[in-house]
Amino acid sequence: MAGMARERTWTIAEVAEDLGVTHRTIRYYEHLGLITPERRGTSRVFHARDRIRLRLVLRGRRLGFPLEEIRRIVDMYDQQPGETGQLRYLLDQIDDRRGVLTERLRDVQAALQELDDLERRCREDLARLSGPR
Amino acid sequence: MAGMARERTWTIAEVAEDLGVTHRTIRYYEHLGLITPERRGTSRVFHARDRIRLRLVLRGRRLGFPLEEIRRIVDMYDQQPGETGQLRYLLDQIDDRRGVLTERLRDVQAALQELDDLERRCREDLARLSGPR
DNA sequence: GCGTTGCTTGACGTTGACGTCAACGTAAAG
DNA sequence: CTTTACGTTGACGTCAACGTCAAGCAACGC
Repeated sequence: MAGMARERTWTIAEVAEDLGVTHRTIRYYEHLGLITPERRGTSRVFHARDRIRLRLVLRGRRLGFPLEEIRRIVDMYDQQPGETGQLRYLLDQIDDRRGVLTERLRDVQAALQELDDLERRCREDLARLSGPR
Repeated sequence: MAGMARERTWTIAEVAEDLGVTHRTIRYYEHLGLITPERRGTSRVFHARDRIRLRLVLRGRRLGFPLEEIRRIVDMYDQQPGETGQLRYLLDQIDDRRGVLTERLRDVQAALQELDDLERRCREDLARLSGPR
């Protein structure tokens, strides 16, 4: 049991392909400190951890958050336990984020609701047009 | 009953104040065709309709959609019934939008779930630190 | 050895979404 | 009539988030 099974790693091209982004995007994210892939010689070596962080980043991006803000958020996720003050601060941050996300949730729900209304009206119009032959 | 009650209107400054944006933003949105306020002489006159559209735009913006895409969406909302082909096309568009929004909904829910998990772990750590005096 | 393939680092270009002047019109207030 | 407040149109600036070269190293097949 001594010596763990060699963990699988990925090249930048594989990660880019997998997540549907370009290598330029990945390099830019590393530049901003969103990910910190291992270096083996001059090349980047991606671990599962990097892929997880990237997925978090891309989700944040889909929701329209700026990358700098996303960095602060993903950083929250892999902090060490720390001391009491740190933890209280983190709990405050969590509350802030939850506030914003809850607002976004309402935005999406409202938008979906309006789509439903529009579709209903749309179908009524269609029925009126094709119904009475 | 002949002669409707004069509908209330707004200046650009009032609208900007109300919606929490600058007049520059509003002018830019008009430039992109997101709104088409009435002109009285040289000045813009905003009606309730314009404010409603602006609110739709800002919601789309909060969700991170590009303004050009938002324009196509808000345009869906105030089309005249039209003929069958038009309506079918509109129904297609609605389905597309619903697909994207449903994905966003899942994104937000996943993010909120992870915040909850993080908070729980955080509170456990706090208890371990302050619990056994 | 030599070309191909894949990775690397700059460095400059681009696009979207505005910010920020400058220069001017206009209508009410003093 | 002049000031003040609010409006207007350009035009240029800026910042984020990449795109797009250019030029070079490094390993592998032949």
